[in-house]
Amino acid sequence: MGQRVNGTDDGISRWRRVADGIREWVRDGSITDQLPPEVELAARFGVNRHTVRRAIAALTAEGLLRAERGRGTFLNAVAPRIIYPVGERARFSESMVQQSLEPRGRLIKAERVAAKSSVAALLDCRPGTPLHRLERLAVVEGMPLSRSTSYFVAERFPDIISAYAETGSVTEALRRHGVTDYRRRETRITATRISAGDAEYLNCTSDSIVLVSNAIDVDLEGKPVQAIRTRFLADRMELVFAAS
Amino acid sequence: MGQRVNGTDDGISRWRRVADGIREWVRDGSITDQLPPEVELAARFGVNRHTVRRAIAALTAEGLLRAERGRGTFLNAVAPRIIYPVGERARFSESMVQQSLEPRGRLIKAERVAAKSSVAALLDCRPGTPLHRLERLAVVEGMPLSRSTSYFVAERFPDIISAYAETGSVTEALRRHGVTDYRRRETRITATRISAGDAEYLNCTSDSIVLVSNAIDVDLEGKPVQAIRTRFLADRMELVFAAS
DNA sequence: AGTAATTTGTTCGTATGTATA
DNA sequence: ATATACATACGAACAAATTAC
Repeated sequence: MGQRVNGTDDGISRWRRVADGIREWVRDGSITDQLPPEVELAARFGVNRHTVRRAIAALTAEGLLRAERGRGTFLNAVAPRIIYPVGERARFSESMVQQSLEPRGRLIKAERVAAKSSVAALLDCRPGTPLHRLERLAVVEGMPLSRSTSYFVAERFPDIISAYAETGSVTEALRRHGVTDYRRRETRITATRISAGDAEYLNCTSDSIVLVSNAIDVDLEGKPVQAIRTRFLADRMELVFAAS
Repeated sequence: MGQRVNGTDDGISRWRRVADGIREWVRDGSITDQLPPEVELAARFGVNRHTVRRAIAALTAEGLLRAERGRGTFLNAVAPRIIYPVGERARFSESMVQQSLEPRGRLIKAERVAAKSSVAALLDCRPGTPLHRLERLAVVEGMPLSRSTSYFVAERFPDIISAYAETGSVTEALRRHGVTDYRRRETRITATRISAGDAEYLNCTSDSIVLVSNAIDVDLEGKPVQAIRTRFLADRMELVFAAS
């Protein structure tokens, strides 16, 4: 048998009213940590459990809630964002240390690949040039923060993989290949929903947002040494570009 | 009566398989514009219509699909991103014109407000200082691209509202107040889900992502003239920071 | 250690509302 | 006005993960 879509029919769907009700609870502090179970919410709002779930889905998409099967639905704590100053000298690890944070880099994968035209243009080499591709994960304070893919010309940096694996630092690995210093030539920023692969490594739900940074680092002569594409978890990161 | 969750029970839910199937159609070009109706999809995948809807909801959250009531479900066309070079001289309108794009600014609201401590710190003034707050909408090629909120010290820029309303340009409005030139001191970038208010003006669904830019513009003496918070639609915009 | 209870996740069924063609 | 197509809503059952006893 059917039923009215709205109780008081003001043109607003029931799941939206439930969502607004929950949002209100969060605002006024009635809920600080965990939501009541779905069945209880359904009873309290006088709607079906599916209607509650629709509301929770919307609030989850907003980033307000997080559901865990078998445990319950919780408020998403908002931690202050980590700041990454991206100037001419972009040094991720150094920046973290300056904020008294403990960074750790982890090498996920290293491969030898042929340069696609898009990457070749960035590294100022011909398409098909052998490159080293490094997949890295940055962990700060024990929490995954970003995943990055970087490319180096294999001929110029033959041992970049082992050098990075040993030192855990791109700066140090480059130094071993005679690059005493390098600087950021260009950083291009976009944002998008996280990919399935990144979500796995960054240990987050698939509705997370990432800040995508496509950058070129060059040596002192201005020759490209590294093309790097980094996906930062957007709710944990703030990129700062300041005039020098 | 109950039913198996999985046909071949490989631990993957049916709606995920439906979603993967649709994604596959998009990849191989079987679908270029519009999806078959939900009931037909349900029949084709051998699942309930709700299961199809769950899959479509996931693909919508990914930004791949867009459903329109009464019409159908469509592929979201991916337009190339508009590039905005944010250097020391960040001039939005000029950048658009250089890309042969036609920018239009629209003043949504202008108010006199008292400086909150966060804004006061940016503008280098005391909390409570009277400010002009301008809410603007940037439209490029007829499509809303960004919404921004900017603050000016009212005493120094008494006629900024009318000046902007007349000229449609912040640069020109500042010039009328004796600021012949200004430069970007700092730009802080984050990304988040769009707010309900912004979604309305930017004419997009509430699951859109925005690139948030918090910036300070200063005059030639280095004194702050404008604090500006801009929300760019992330799938239409790429911010470029290049070394000078 | 093991079982039961709790809680979220998935799936189907059915009916009706609302916008578009 | 009718048909089509997506949106909302309730009901029932089972699955899967976690927690409590």
